[in-house]
Amino acid sequence: MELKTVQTQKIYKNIVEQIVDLIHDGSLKCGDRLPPERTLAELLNVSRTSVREALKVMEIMGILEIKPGEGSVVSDFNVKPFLSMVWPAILADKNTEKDLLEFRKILEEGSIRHLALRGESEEFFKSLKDIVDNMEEVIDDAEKSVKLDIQFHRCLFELTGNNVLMQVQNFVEYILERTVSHNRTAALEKKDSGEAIFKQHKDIYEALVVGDSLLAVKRMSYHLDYVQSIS
Amino acid sequence: MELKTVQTQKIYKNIVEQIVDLIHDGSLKCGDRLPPERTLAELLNVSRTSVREALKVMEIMGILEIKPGEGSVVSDFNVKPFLSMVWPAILADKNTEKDLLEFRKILEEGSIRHLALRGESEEFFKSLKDIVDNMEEVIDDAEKSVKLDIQFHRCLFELTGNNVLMQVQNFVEYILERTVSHNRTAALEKKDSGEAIFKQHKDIYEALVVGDSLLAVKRMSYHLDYVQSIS
DNA sequence: TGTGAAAATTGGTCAAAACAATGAATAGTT
DNA sequence: AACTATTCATTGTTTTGACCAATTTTCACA
Repeated sequence: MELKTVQTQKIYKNIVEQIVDLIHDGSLKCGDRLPPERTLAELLNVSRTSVREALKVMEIMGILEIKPGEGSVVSDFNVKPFLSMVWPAILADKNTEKDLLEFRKILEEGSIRHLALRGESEEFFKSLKDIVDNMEEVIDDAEKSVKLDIQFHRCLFELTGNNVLMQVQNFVEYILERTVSHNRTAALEKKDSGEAIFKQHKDIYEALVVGDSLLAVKRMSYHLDYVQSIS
Repeated sequence: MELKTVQTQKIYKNIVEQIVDLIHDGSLKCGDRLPPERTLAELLNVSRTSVREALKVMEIMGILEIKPGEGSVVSDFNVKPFLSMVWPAILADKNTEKDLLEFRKILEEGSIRHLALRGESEEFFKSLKDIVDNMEEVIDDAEKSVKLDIQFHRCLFELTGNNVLMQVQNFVEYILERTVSHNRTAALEKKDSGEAIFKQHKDIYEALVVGDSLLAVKRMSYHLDYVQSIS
């Protein structure tokens, strides 16, 4: 005898599913306003409480923004609301910081490896080249350098065109910003690190442009280790 | 004049923070049961509604399990509850499947690269060797082979000892299971793929044991492409 | 026409009650 | 005594209705 367990779906989950489906098939687009809670409750023939639970969950999921007095608006999927509540919980031990740094390294190395392997044209990497060129100009301005540094890495992920990768990257950077106990700007100001870091980015870019994946990964790995060592 | 906006903290967020803090500092351990909603409401001097909102949010966050008639139990941090609701939303297009597969590839390649670079002893990889040995024995049993295949890759992530990596890996596998439109067992049954896949795992293991990171990554990459091609 | 007060709209919180699922205590049967 | 079915207490789920707070809209008045 083989029977599946009958699971009574909770109401709020049902509501979430319905609304997510509407977003999925395009009936609800980003920026659209949902009907007021009271109306939704009537339409769905459930209590306002259940509707509110569903909306709250979707808010945490990062696909809805709820504003008192205004209403609920569909927003771009964004993991930040979720993370902002969850990160104290997942960062219970100091060990996680080490893991996160290694994880980021894997992401960055993997991204650049896959990018290099694609053998794209020099034109394709123009946005990256612009950033590197700008870096050279502001080489002594720690603050601007840090901004370009961040841009460089973000640009890499964007060039992969992989949305999952970008979401996870955002996720990691978001947490690292709030946990890693160091100041990037301060690190860039001391020694001649500004010069060194500029050269590292330039090297990475050049290996990438010629499609040398091994070299690109090696240089990215070196760069990340260097940044970490001076922070 | 510099003033911060006075933001009236929503009650449920306050509750979540308090409980997360209790988990964080060890007052609440995994497996502990929270007081009933009615008691919590009384202790916090708020309504049950607010308490329920907080608990619901923590359930979605994956740090609490709520069971009717039983109570709320603190659980290990787990992204599945969140994902199970979010994945239809973030998997809006077919493109995401491609992205996920590439993302997994980056994770697997990165893990094995970092593992190989550590230069661990052969003893360290014993659990992996056992799996490979078992694979050889059941080479014609597609179902068992698939199970060992999964074990092999999971074992790799465990050997890294990186919890973040493992969480994300679980995350990816969880979604892929529910989306990628193919049957792994069926794929293993046709042709002589069983033999081929066994050899690929063996090759990966051997490159790993001798600490040849480049070769290990190359073989892993090849293996993942192969599996995908026959699926 | 412009301004400010009042009203309507909408989300946030509270309270009380009935419902449903679970587990423990209890009574009944063998 | 051991097993089974019932009953009851506990606890999460849902509903209803009310009131508060923030925001927007309406509209009367200057």
